[in-house]
Amino acid sequence: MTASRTARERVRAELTREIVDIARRQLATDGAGGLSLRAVAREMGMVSSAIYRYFPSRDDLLTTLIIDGYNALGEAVERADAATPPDRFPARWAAVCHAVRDWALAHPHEYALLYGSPVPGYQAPQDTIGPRVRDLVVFGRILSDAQRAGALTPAAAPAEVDAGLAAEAEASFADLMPGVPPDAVLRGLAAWTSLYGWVSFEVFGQLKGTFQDNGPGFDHSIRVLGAMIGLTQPG
Amino acid sequence: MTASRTARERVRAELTREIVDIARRQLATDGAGGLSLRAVAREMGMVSSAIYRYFPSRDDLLTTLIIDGYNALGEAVERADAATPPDRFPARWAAVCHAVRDWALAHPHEYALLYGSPVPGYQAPQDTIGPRVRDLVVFGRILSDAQRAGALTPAAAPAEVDAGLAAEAEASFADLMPGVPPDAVLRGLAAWTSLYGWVSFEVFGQLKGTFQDNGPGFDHSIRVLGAMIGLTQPG
DNA sequence: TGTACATCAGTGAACGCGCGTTCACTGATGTAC
DNA sequence: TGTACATCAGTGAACGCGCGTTCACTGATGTAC
Repeated sequence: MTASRTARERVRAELTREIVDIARRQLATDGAGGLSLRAVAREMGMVSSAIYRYFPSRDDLLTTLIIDGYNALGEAVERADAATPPDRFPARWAAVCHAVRDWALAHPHEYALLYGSPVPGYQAPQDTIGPRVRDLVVFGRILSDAQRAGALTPAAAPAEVDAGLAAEAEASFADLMPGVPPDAVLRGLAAWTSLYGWVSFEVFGQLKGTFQDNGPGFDHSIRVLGAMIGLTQPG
Repeated sequence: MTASRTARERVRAELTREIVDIARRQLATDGAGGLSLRAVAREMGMVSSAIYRYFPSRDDLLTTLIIDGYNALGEAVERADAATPPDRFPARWAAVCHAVRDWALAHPHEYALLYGSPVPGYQAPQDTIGPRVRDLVVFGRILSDAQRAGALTPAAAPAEVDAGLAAEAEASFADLMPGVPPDAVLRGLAAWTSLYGWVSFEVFGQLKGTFQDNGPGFDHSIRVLGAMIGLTQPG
């Protein structure tokens, strides 16, 4: 019977999700290195070996957490961009930045798992690559769209780009932001690292004691960076 | 006898240093969370409890590693700045950036300890604050010097700064970069986070598969950022 | 210079705890005829 | 609809390992008179 087969499968799916949820909550208290299958099993009310019916090893559970994390962040970024009028390029950039920051502040331990110190002894498998770049794909689309609309014009004189570097930048980002000139690609990359640098500083406590509220400083920072990239409002 | 007293003290100092060295090497294989007093003792050829003659707890050893790390990075940055003619502001900024990146790439696990995910359960004591900002102090001095020399002029029109934010920025950074206007302070902060964002991406593997050699992209990035801050070459 | 005492480094055993993973097993759920 | 068989989830014990920290102790080094 298909119905009963799905019944068992549904329970399985539910328990799998529950395991992942508990593991995610464990990140908060013990960090990625301290993620423990035994502790998860304890909280599930199961014997520790039972977890192995769902995940073949600790690292597989970690991989699931990482993929879920990238997907959650990626979705947040995609939603933020989709909610902004497509021809308002500086606003789209700002929306993406805020989505990243908001998600990171709401999920600091997952953020640490994705963008903090690598977990010792853990090697991320291939499956993480797709989800990993969802946010960057959105950013690339913004630059591409702006370029097509003639709204990507750096205010400052473009720095001359070394020929080899330009070729490499073009090749690496051709699919991510087609049509965007190398100088803009590299400016974009600088802005992108600034975004994650800020968020990491904030989440990891490096900014403590600087501002009472980091929000306005962040806002100003991304406005300046948007101008540096050359994103302008057409019309 | 003073001579013999210092003999015993010298041995003590030597062993203390050896413990720290071994602990630092352990960071590379097991990360900050996996730092183990027992493993250190084993490598020292000591019984595990003997370590407690030198460090009252695991966290104290960790604190020493952190302070040493900040000092090593800070010294590298200070040396790099000191080796550059004081009136060549863009070059000083570039020197600082390269010092940070070079140090981080040479000591990735210490860098992770300082700028990666916080160690779960560990709370950094007050003593870390001084060493923690040595690099930022150098950066602040560059901006201050440039401002005084009239070489801090953003190419792009300065973004208007919200009054409250300007006041907070001025207050927070008055001692770090005296005389620097709020807009420049905030631009500087954006560039600073970009620097650490880039280095973190590189050290933590986020940039893997982008460039064959990250160096030229980094160079270009910091040149663009230097222009964004407004650092110019006087004369 | 010699002796009595205090300081200090290092030992070894113990406490109480944690972990990932394997394996033979029971009993329930689902499938095919 | 009923029965025989296969699949699967969860058990409980075990292997072999790790950790931080405490404590009473021995023996060497340093100090004061």
